[in-house]
Amino acid sequence: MTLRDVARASGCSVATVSRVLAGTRPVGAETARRVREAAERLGYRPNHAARALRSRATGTVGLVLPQITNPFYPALVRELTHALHAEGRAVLLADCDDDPVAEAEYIDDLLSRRVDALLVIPADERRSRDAVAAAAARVPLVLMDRGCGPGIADSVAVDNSAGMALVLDHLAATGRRRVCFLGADGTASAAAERRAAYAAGSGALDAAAPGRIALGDFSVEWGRAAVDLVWDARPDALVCANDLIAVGALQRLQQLGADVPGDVAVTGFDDIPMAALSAPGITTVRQPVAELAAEATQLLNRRLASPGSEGPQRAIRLAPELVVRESSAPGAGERGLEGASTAVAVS
Amino acid sequence: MTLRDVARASGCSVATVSRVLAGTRPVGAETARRVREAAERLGYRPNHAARALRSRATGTVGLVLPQITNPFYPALVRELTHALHAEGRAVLLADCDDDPVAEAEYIDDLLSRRVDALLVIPADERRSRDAVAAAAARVPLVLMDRGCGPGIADSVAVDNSAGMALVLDHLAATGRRRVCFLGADGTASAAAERRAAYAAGSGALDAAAPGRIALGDFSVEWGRAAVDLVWDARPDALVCANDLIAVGALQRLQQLGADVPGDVAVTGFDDIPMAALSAPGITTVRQPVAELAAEATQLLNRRLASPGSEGPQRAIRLAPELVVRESSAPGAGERGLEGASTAVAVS
DNA sequence: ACGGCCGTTGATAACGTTTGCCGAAATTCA
DNA sequence: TGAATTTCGGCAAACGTTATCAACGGCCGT
Repeated sequence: MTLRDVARASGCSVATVSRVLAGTRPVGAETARRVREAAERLGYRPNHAARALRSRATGTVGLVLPQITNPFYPALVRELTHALHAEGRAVLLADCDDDPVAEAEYIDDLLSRRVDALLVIPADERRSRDAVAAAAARVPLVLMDRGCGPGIADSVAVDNSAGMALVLDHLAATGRRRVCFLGADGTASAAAERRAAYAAGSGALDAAAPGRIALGDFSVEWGRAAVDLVWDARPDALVCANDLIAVGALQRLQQLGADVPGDVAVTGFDDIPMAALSAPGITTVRQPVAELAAEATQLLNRRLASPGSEGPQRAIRLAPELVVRESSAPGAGERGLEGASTAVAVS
Repeated sequence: MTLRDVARASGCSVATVSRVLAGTRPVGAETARRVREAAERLGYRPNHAARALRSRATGTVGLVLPQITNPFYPALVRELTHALHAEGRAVLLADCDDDPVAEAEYIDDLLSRRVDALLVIPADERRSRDAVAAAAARVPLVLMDRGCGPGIADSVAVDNSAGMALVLDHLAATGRRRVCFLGADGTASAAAERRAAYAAGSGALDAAAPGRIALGDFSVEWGRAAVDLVWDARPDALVCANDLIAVGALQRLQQLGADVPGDVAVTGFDDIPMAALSAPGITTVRQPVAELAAEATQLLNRRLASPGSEGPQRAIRLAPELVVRESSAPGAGERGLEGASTAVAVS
């Protein structure tokens, strides 16, 4: 089951067998045939551990994520693993449970397992920085989805500003005028960028819109709570910073008896599976998951190709796509001008 | 950065350094201290590749699943990775996209990467069997969630019969009498067992209930379609074989204008995140995910401890828990005895 | 006081590959 | 035809560990 056995069986040396199997150097046609035949017959399987030891490359990539149970990530993980497997690499998975300390430990463990490269979705913009920077100095590393401070490593993410602009344009085009933003605070890039893009773009609808915001976190619970905070402003559209917030908002609105989209439109971000399955379906911004994965692996390959970490860092932003569903369908006929929609007391 | 360096720095031999760092054999207190100090000072990180080559164990477990985007699996993956990492193992992830052929390839790749063991959720009851059986002959292997024919390997899964019994008892206790089953066909264990358990248990509510079933697959789309197939029977409860079917059924019922739970109760299975977030929340059977993961790793450890594959195969079934939500709340007052609930035409 | 035993350490041979180097044969060119 | 060049294959040295074996103390028992 080792190279020696194949060599013996095919009547040549281990070196030759290695060469024909790895295709690293040309070898005689007849010899190659004999070797391949013998390898096949003996069911030879190369030993990755030995190969890794000798050639100092494991063919393995570490994937570190904050929370696999965050409904946006499974699709991303799927695309990443497929893209990497297609190149013959295997994926070591680490879920750090939103804890930067655990994240640092996992990164350390992956490095000592000699991964060729790392894909990291940092758990925290600030507190992940040191560990990520240290890791980036040792192996090629690509940040995904969230940032981690400037100049740390290559990164791939959706263009949050463009996505938010798509939402605001859509709402403007369908006659919404009193817009509120249900977002997330903190320095995480997705939160900050979407927040900023709303602030920048919503003024076009209504000069007061940039001020009508409520900030919490990226959760359903916050979505529910946030509705109550902005309901006094009698909005005709709630722009949510992600789909979970939108789901929560929708639930609270239904509790309040508000008609969606008749009285108020709701939009999300990410296009998690639940956005399509909620009733009504949630208008949202779809991240180009497959393309994000492809860009990330391509970035890794570029770094892996050139031994030293040559070339400037790249920050790739991919344009998202607006997915219009029922939650933002234009209201039938006149849209409420000034609180014409049914006022409902907060319970 | 290698054992040699640490040996030189601490003034002893590589053998001694290896021993103190691996703790494999007792070593003098003073020497141990010096070695540890030197290792710390030099920032020594053991080379897993070399270790794997020499000791023929990689400290790595392969996790093969059919579809990471299936909303039930992220939570399971999370618990499994945490349990394994806690034991110092790393997890190689493979998503085979519900394709038994790809599954076989991934298993092969993981084996040639010398994983110490495999955790497999088989993609197909029949077509996964050969690859899984072959793998089980080479390394310890635990099947999870779904079966793969008898006598293949150790397995861990929820007790589907017990779960279905919980649902039926609950519906009986809350006065439901005309029950229908929206299930999945095929030989997959979850589908078959839940089907069988419904058939066995529903007779207690109504002699005709075991006959009122509609079989499709485990999808939201099927849930929507299935409602129309059973609606003529004027059910007061729809028992769904998993939560996705329940979500679909709920959507269709709302389209039809049926009141849930007033006219008809809906129950699911698995307790995926969406079950809690749907409106109304779906009564469902929660799988003990953390315990499933713990049992699986324990099974692996048992096999890894004894070199040969000693001991009989174990098939562990864990009892699930009923989670009652709004979708099955008892109706206010009298429950319809004989189609007294509002009849709604199928659109 | 001497032989044997235990506890501790060092040399050294693997583990299965890849790869640099070298020789032999085959081929080309003058 | 002789020399230069290529092609092909083998030898052997790594890669960084762990495991085996022997050696060297010191300690105890008689």
